[in-house]
Amino acid sequence: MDKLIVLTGPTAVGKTELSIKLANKINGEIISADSIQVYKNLDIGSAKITIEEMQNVKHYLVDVLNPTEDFNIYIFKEMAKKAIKEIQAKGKIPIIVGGTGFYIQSVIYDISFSKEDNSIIREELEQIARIKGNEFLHNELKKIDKVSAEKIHPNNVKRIIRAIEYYKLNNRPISQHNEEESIKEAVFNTKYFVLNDKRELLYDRIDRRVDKMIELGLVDEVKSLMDSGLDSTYNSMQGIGYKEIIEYLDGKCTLDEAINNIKKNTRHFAKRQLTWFRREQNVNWIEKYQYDYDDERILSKMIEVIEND
RNA sequence: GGCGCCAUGGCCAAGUGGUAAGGCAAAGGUCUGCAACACCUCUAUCACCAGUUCGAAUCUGGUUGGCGCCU
Repeated sequence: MDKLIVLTGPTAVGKTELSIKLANKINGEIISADSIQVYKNLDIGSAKITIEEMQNVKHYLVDVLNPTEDFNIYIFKEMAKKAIKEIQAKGKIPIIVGGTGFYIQSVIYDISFSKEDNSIIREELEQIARIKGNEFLHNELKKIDKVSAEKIHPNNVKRIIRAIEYYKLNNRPISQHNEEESIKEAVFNTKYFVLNDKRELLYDRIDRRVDKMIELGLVDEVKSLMDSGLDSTYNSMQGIGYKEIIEYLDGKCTLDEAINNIKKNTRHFAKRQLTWFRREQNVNWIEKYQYDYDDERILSKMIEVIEND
């Protein structure tokens, strides 16, 4: 089986820097698994890698979409698959780097998503939820897909809508689809690394990184995105750092409040990411403190794991 | 020195005699097309001591700490 390397971890842990060193060592190229860095002009708030930092290591899925475009797991998976083939054709090793566990999962287990247009159905269902309430929608789901209804909490409107729209589009319950997909075997020889650090240190890094973003001009970045016609309804503008600054620019809070919200939301995000990685199978956890924060030692460990079969 | 006010979980904060609301933070979790999303779970005996009472965070006295005003 073809080798596929995954380097992930909570936001701000230091994936980017390490990924370049790894790519250089093993002759790899990088596929970003990041739902915000795909967008052009979202640079500061997404902590996007710069051209200089790339050190000539080729990156895929960075700066490829306009901020007006949608992005989701289906699009991600299509693009990532294509990138993997390209990299392999060159005889190089694909390295997926990014913090979106869901996206990574779709590639390593080859979960299939079909092309579909759900926008109209989705809007209708959102209407219904707003007018008739969560409980009503949940009951609707119960009628068509009892398994999903039991699994999804009545307040989780987004997931309920997806389950119903899947049923309407495909004429069968999404729970059935999920079950089929969940038993799929891995298609790559995947080496999955989760880079991590002590929680307080991570939170400190997050706070400092947010302050840095402000210094670098995050407010101006958001301002110019808004000037070009973007607002909070766009996919791209819902990322942490963007949505909070938009609130500030709309006069809904002070800049200090916005900054604190960014920090808080980023900490919450990091925590959720870790929850995800904990339940992922066959993961190599790399706790930075166990390597004295020495990248060379971390890299030799990773290479040892990668070369072992 | 005198007078007055206050003291509830990490923070904010209800409750003023019947056995501790809520929010935030922290922590844990769910996730198969918006995933940097959405959602779920969860944390106290009420500053301390003594008393009144069947029963006190709630009343009384004292102690400690804080705030304000006065001389």
